[in-house]
Amino acid sequence: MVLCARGQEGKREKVGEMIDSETAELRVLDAAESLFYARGIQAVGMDEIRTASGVSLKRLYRLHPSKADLVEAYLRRRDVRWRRSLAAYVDARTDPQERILAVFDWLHDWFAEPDFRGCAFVNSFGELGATESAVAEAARAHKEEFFRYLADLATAADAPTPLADHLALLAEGAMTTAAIIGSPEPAHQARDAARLLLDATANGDARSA
Amino acid sequence: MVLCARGQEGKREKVGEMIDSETAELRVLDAAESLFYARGIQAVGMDEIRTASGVSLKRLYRLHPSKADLVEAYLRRRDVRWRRSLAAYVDARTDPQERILAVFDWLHDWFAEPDFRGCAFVNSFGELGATESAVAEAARAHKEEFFRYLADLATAADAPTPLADHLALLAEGAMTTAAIIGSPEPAHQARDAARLLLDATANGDARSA
DNA sequence: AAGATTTGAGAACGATCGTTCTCCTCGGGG
DNA sequence: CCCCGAGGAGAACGATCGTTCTCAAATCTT
Repeated sequence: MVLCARGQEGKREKVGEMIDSETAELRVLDAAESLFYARGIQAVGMDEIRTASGVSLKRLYRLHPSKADLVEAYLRRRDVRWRRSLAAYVDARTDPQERILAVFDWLHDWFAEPDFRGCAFVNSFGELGATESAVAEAARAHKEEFFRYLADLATAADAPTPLADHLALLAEGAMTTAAIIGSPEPAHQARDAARLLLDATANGDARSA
Repeated sequence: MVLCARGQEGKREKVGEMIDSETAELRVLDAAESLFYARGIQAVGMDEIRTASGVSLKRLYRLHPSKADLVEAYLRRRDVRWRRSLAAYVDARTDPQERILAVFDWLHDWFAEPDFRGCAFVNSFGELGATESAVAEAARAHKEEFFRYLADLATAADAPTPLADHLALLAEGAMTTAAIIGSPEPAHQARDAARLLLDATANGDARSA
C-alpha cells in the first residue's frame, strides 16, 4: 500500500523539520479525514489538504497520485477505524443482549461529538456515488461489514436472523436522522426500538392479527 | 414565489416554438430534479440544465437568479411531491395499522424504480449541508414533515408516542440502505420490523428484564 | 411600418481546482 | 569546495463552472 519503497535503512532522515514518509502519510490522512468529513469531498481542494497537513504538494501527489486515490484512502481508513472503535466499545460488555444494545450507546456517544455530521459513507455516497464507482463500492463494503458485525452480535444472542436486519435499519436510520436534525436523541430511540424487538422475539412471537 | 409578475393577461404569448414562463419553469424544474437527483448537485452545471430544459441561460437566470436558488426550488418541489405521492398511496387504505404498513410498501415501490438513488435530502445534506445552510434547513424541514406524518398515522392507530420515532428510524434506515446496497429489500425488512413493533405494543408491553 | 425592447444562442469573464512545472535551497560525495 | 540530486514552496497550466455580456433576430407598440 505504501508507495515509496519504505526505506533501505535511513536513507533520508535529515534533521529537525524534515519529516519521514510515514508521518507525512499520517498527517495527510488526518487532514483529509477532518476536512472531507467536515465539509464534503468536493468542497475541499488538494491545496487545503496540503496546508492542513503541512506536506508539500509534490509529496502529497507522490503519496496519492490523484484526489480520487486520496479519497479512497480516506474511506478505507475511516472504515477500519470506525469499526474498530465500535468493536472496542462493544467488547467491554459480555452479556449478548447487552452487547447489542451497546451498539446504540456507542452511536449516541458518536452523535454527541461536536463535529458529528452523519455517516461519512452515506455522505460520500450521496455526493459521489453516482459519479465515482469506487466511492459507491466503498460505501457498500462498509455497510456490509457493519451489517455482518450486527449479524454476529445477533446470532451470539440467539436472536432470529431477521432481527439483525432490523437492528441495521435502526442504526442506519439513527445515523442520518441524528445528522440532519442535529441531535443525538435518535440513538436512544433506536436503542428503545431494539430493546422492544429483542424482547418481542425472546418472549415467543405472539403475532396475532 | 414566481419572479416575473405572471401575466397582465397574455402579454407575451408568441407563436409556435416560443414557450411561456410557466412551462419554462416546469421544464427547468424537471431538468433540475432529474439531473441533481441522478448525479448530485455539484456534478451538474447550469449549462447542462439549460441543455436539458431547452431554456436559454438568460431565462434560466431570470427564473432562478443563482444556482443556489434553483437548488432550493428543486428541494422545495421535491419535498411536496414526495410527500404528496406517499399520502396518496397511504390514503388508499383505511385500517389504521394498514396505513402505517402501507408506508413501507410505498417505499418498496420507490426503491424498485430503476433510477432510485436514495433520499434526495439525505444526499443533498451530505453534499452541501455543511456549506449551504439552506440545504441543511431544507433537509431538516423535510424530515420533520415526514416524521410528523408518521406520528399522525401512529396516533390514528392508537400507538404509543415512541412508536412513531421507531417507525421513522426504520423508514430512514431503509432508504439509505436500499440506496447503498442497490436493492429494494430493506423496505420489506423495515415493514417486518414495523409489524413486530406494532404487535409488541398492541399485545400489552411485556417488558421483562 | 419603424423604432424600442426583449429574447435566444453562445461567447466571454473571473474564479476555482486538480495537477504539473519551475526555481531555489540544502545536504552529500568527489 | 563544488557539482548533484532531492525536496519544498508556490507559480503556472488547463479545464470546468457560475454568471454576465454581446449581438443579431424577432416581437410589441404606436
